[in-house]
Amino acid sequence: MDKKILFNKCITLLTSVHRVTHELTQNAKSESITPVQYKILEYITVSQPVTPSDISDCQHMSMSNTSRELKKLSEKNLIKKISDTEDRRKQYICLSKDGEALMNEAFAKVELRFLDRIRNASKEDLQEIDRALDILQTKLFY
Amino acid sequence: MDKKILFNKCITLLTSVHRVTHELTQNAKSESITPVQYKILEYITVSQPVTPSDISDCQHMSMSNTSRELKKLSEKNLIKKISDTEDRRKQYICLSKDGEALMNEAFAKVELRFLDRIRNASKEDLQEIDRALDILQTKLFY
DNA sequence: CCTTTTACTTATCATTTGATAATTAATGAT
DNA sequence: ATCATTAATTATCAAATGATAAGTAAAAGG
Repeated sequence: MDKKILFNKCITLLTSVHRVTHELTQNAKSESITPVQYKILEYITVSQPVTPSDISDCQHMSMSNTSRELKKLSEKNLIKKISDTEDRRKQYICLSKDGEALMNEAFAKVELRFLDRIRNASKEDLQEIDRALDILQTKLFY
Repeated sequence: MDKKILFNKCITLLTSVHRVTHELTQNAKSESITPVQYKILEYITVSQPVTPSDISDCQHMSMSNTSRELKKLSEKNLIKKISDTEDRRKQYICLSKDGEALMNEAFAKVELRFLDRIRNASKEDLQEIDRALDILQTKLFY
C-alpha cells in the first residue's frame, strides 16, 4: 500500500466532502444567523449540553469571541444558559425551543438533499456506503 | 438499510472530516495569505489552469470578490494570469514558481500529519481505508 | 452595424470574524 | 487568608469577507 497514493486519494475526498457539504447545507440555515453562529448551533445540537469552553475548543475560536457569539445567540432566543450548581463559574448551553425549531428545519432540508443524493443507490450500494462510513470514521477520521 | 441512520452516520462523518481537516491543515498555510486565498490556491493547484469564472463557481464567491482576491495573489507573485489567444476576455490562472513553492510546503506539512495519523494502521487497515475512500468518492461524494 | 451577452475589473460599503487587553467572579492551592 | 488559576465577559480594534453597483473590453447574434 503506497501511502503517498493514499494521501492523495484522501485529499481528493476531503475536497469532495467540503464541496458536497456546501451543496447539502446551502440555504439550509436561517438567514437570521451568521455562518459561525450556525456552526456553533450545529455543535450544540449534536453535543448538548456544552460549556462555552467546549465550544471555544471545538470550534477553534477564542473564549472572548465565543462569548460574544453566544451572547448574540442568546439575544436571538436560540440558546439557554444554565449555571452549574457545583462550580458557579461554569455554564451549560442548550438549545431553546426556538433554537431546536431552527435546527430541525435546517437538518430537514439537509436530509432531503442527502436522500436525493443517494436516490439511485441500490441496496448493495447503501450497504457498501454504510460500511465505508464506519471504516473511515474509526480508522481515519477518529 | 435505514436511510435515516445512514444520514446520521454521514453527518457524523462530515463533522469528523471537518475537524480532521482543520487538524491537518492548521498552520500549514503561509501567514502571508488569508484563508480564502489559501482555498483559491488549493483549487488552482489541483485544477490548473482555471479561469476566474471557474474559481468563482467552485469557491462560491462572486466574480468581483474573486477578481479582488486574484489581484492580491497576483501582487504577491503567487499566480500568473495568461490571456486566452482565441477569446481575449478569458484568462487562465496558474501558480507561479513562488506559488508552487508555497503550496508544496503547505502540502508537505499536511502529508506529514496525515502519515502520523495512519502511523499505527496495519496493512489490512490501509487496504480497508483505501477501499472505503474509493466507495465514498464514487457513490456518495461524487 | 447594432444590440446583447459574456468575462472580468474597480470601487465602495456593511458585516463578520479574529485578535488583544482588561475585568469579574468563583474556585483551588498553600 | 492570600495568591494563583479557571471560566466567562466586555470592550475595542483591525482585517477579512460578502454584497452591490457601475464600468471596460471582447465576442456573439441578429
